[in-house]
Amino acid sequence: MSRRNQTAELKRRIMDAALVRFSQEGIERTNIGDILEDADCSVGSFYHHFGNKEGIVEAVFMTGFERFNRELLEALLSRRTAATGIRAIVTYLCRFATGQPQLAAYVLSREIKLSKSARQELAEMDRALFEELNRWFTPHIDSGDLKRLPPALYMPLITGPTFEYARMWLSKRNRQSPAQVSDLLAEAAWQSIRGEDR
Amino acid sequence: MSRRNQTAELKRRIMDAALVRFSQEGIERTNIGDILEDADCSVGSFYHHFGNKEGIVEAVFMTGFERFNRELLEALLSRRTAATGIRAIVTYLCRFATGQPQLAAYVLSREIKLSKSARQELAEMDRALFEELNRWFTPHIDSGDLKRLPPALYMPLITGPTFEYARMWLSKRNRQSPAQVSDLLAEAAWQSIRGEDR
DNA sequence: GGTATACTAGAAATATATTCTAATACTTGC
DNA sequence: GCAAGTATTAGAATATATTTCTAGTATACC
Repeated sequence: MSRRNQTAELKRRIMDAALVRFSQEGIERTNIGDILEDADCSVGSFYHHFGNKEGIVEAVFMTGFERFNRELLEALLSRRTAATGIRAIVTYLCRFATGQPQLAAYVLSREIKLSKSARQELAEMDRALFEELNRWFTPHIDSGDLKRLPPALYMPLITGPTFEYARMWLSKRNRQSPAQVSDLLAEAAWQSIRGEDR
Repeated sequence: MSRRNQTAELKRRIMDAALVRFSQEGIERTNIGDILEDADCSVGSFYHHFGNKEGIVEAVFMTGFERFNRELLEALLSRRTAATGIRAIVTYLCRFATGQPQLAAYVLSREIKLSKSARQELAEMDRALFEELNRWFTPHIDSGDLKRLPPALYMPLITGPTFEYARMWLSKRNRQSPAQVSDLLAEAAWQSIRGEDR
């Protein structure tokens, strides 16, 4: 294997190991030593690639968040009607939370404090996502299929209940998985932002 | 001042200082030394009262969570109709998030891993809250004012969007405070779980 | 083929969390 | 109101975790 590939694989091993530890034991309780052992990696390599503990916390978060945003947009953009679009978002969220519980537990957590540069990157990702979402939403709002609301309200209304339910499920506070109640969540999200009946 | 009061005050000082640090810099970046300095407290006292870092993290969380649950129930239980009850919950959430942003940022954060005993205590608080909520909800479900759903779904549907919006606001990702959009959030929550029109 | 560069390795240094011993001052029982 | 017990405070000493540093190795690039 080429050096380039070996290095890429090591970085991936480290990030995988870190995600497992972070989601299972929490960031605080995870120490670098654990990650090094799981990923079979030396101190030097680790610090060479990630700089410090915050670096790996951040890298894992940003990678997961980016994937999440991308997949969410993919799920939405192919839908043509307001109702199918909203439902598609919720269905994707349920699939994500149920299928990648560890990544979900980590990405859905908001307790991660990011460095300035990561915050900037995140803000830029937010902005880009917001713009794409707006492009999709606008015609449906203009047509009256969706309520007209402050733009910042749409996503919380659509994703909030599912996130909250997923979080409960991830901490074993309820039994049915998000995927199992996905239709109910989708219907409720739709009812909360659909326009008044004409 | 009596010794008992002095001690109680010290514990409160420590918890206040810890909350400020945790919500501003994150748990990971906060070190015991910072808290000791802010609270003007010795190492010995700190460890005497809280055992270790996890202890203070947990104490702050549990105290905040308890208060949150209690106030939420207070807001709900005096309401008689389904619509006013649901709105009262959302309004309270907005007031809480806007008025105690630090506590909210901490209590709403999802990444806190608790010890076994705290998890048990939390489970018991959950159970008690769930029971009280059920008692309030049941007649409104039976009357058809509220949709009939799996019980675990009601609170995520009511609180999810507001939590999500509050998190965004707390991390400065949107401008208007939860209190400023509280009516819109309350209306949306109501629409998402109201029964079909008869 | 030789040189620069990225990467790896782990020992050493630094920072942080926790324990321990001793001193202090309430409180409680008599 | 005094003595013994107990909770609390204090900070030095210790243990643990993170990060830096120096040196060695392999590979890409010229």
